[in-house]
Amino acid sequence: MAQKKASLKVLAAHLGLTVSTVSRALNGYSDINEQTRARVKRAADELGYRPNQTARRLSLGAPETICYLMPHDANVLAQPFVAQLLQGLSDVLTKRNWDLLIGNAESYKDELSLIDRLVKSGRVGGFVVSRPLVNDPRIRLMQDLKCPFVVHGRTGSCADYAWYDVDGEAAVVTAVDHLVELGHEKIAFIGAPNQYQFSQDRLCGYQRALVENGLSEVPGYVQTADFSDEGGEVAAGMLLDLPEPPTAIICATDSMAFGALAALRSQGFAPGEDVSVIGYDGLSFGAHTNPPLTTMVQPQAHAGRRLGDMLLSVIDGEDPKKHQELQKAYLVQRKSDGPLRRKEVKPTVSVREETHET
Amino acid sequence: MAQKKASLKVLAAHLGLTVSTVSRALNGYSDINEQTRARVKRAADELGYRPNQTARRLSLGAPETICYLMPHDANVLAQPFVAQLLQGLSDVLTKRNWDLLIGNAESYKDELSLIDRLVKSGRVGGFVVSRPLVNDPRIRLMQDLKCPFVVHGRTGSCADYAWYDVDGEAAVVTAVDHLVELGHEKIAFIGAPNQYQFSQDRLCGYQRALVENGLSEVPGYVQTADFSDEGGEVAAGMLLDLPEPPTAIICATDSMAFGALAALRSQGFAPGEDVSVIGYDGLSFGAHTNPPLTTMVQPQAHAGRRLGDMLLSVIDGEDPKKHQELQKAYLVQRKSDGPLRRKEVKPTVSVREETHET
DNA sequence: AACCGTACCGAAAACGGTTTCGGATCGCAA
DNA sequence: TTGCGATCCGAAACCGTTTTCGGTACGGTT
Repeated sequence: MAQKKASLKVLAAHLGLTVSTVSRALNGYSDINEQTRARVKRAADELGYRPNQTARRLSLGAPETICYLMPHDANVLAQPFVAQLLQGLSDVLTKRNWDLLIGNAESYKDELSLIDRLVKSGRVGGFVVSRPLVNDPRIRLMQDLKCPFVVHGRTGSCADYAWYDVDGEAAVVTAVDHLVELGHEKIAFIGAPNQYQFSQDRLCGYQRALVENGLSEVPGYVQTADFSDEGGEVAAGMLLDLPEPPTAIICATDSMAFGALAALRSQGFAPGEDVSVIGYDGLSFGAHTNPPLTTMVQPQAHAGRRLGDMLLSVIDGEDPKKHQELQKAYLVQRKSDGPLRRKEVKPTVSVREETHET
Repeated sequence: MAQKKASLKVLAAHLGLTVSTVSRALNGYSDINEQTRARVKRAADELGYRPNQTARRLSLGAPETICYLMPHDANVLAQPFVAQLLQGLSDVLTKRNWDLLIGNAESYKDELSLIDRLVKSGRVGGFVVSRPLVNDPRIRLMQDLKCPFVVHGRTGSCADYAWYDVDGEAAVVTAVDHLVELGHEKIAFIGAPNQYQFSQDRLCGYQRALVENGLSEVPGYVQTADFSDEGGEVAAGMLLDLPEPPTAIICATDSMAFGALAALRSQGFAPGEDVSVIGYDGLSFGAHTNPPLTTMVQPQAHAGRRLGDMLLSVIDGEDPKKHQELQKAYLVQRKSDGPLRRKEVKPTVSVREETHET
């Protein structure tokens, strides 16, 4: 049964027609008799014909492929969203018979040359880039290359490209307001590295919310760490060592919040009772921490699909500015937040030691 | 300076040479004068020439692309390993200038037709498939299509293809042995759906270890659930409702173990003290559960790289049977296991309620 | 002067499609 | 009978590479 690979040529020969006729028949041209079109389609089915995409794309001059640039800095805990995003992207792309490519580099420098190669070699017709820097060289490059792209997140000047983002500033404001309602005034913030735009956004939210609530910024209450659990742990440790430690901590990412919880427990504080912790990301895993993590969740279930749709639209020639979407995050209250404890008892250090993997 | 797209043709014209000469010069043919070769290379650099991969692949007759088939059944908690795998794969592929494609389908049926399309349309030269079923139709299909592939995991009859797997049976034996050393005899097992080969393997390990330790299988001690935290939670609930509940539980995946911990706590048991729980996967997240999860970790840091290397070898014509690799998992002890408590006190139900996201 | 081998490069086919253009065939009206 | 417009299909160019096969020019031998 293993017939030779079915090409237009063998199909044509098999039918006593020309390659061009067969091609037009399959592609729905109107100058083909419906009868012969049916005949062609039947034969194509029987021979299991699939047009060679490589040849097709060469002829069309379009790669029909988009590339997702994998974040190369993120720690493993933050990766679940990557798989979700890819699924969403894949969904909308396969409907159009487009391909989804994975772009992966070890550094921003490598990534730039990767983008350059992919575009100039005609392999890729568009990019999705996640978690941009404040001043992201990748975006400039893609603009220079005149290659369509869509950003998952935003940069400072995001006026003239397509993006999909969650309003991090508003989200953190929500978090601060929530803590203030619970009676907290000594609220600290553990931010992510400030090269990332999202770090800035979330930090801005913190600062604005303080002002709006009539609170003043306490020196040392803003820590910066890389977004891993370890980073969150050391940053929280710094906060607790302050002469006047905070009663509530907002973390720029859930993974950092995981570390903050660990730091609190290891110093004998009961997170959610002695000190409130609020994360940001809405990792479903947060339901299992000790205590379960209250967090700002981003509705990124269909982020991938939206990003895919937007990118395809831009590639189709639509104005990128028309495709900018800002989502709201919302608070999911679990157990790591609670009302301020008025009487401040310095807790005794627990004997129980927290373990930590290396 | 956005020059027209640099093709061999414009390069040739620019240099006063022929397309074929330029091509051979760049590809290191020996019948090209070293002087002109240098001249050509310099011009190529200056014009930013990148060979059109589509055209190249058409001419070569090789797609130079492999496809990773995304698991479509998995729950989100189990996805971190996907991103890792993709990075590893991407690493080895980009070194060869091959592309990594994402294949995603919503059902096994769709997946089969996806594979068929990808192969027959010449888009893909090989596949990586994760977490195979006991009798996996995808594997049969790829064999029929004579398309190279490598399996991340194994099936029952895995003799004649390439695979990379962790010895799940041995791993669970290790876990059981460990529990027995701690004094446990009433050891239960929460398995994953038995359509998956890895479920069978791990279950076999459980059964074998019981025999080896002179323990007999207690009715009801083997539960099956889908591999999500919810699944683990209900399964653990069943175990605790047994007339004689187990003192230790082994879960086929970490995410199920997360649920098991929740079930224990919600019924007032102290996991790790009253009842031991051991997971399987080594999710780094397990360090943050309540209590931190003891688990069998798979060394899958470089699984992606190995799979990529193996697949490329097979595509190069090597015997798939030569590429079968079995890794050992090892126990990482955190806090969810502990010695058997001799006196069995039925604990009082805690007032504290565990929340759970929907 | 004729011959030959080597070094270097050009011509052209091929990969498998898409698309433009022209040509044959037919029915029908003038 | 001629002319004309539809209708349907074939011929051929093209997309940008790779690769085989010749061909020219040149040097050195006889």
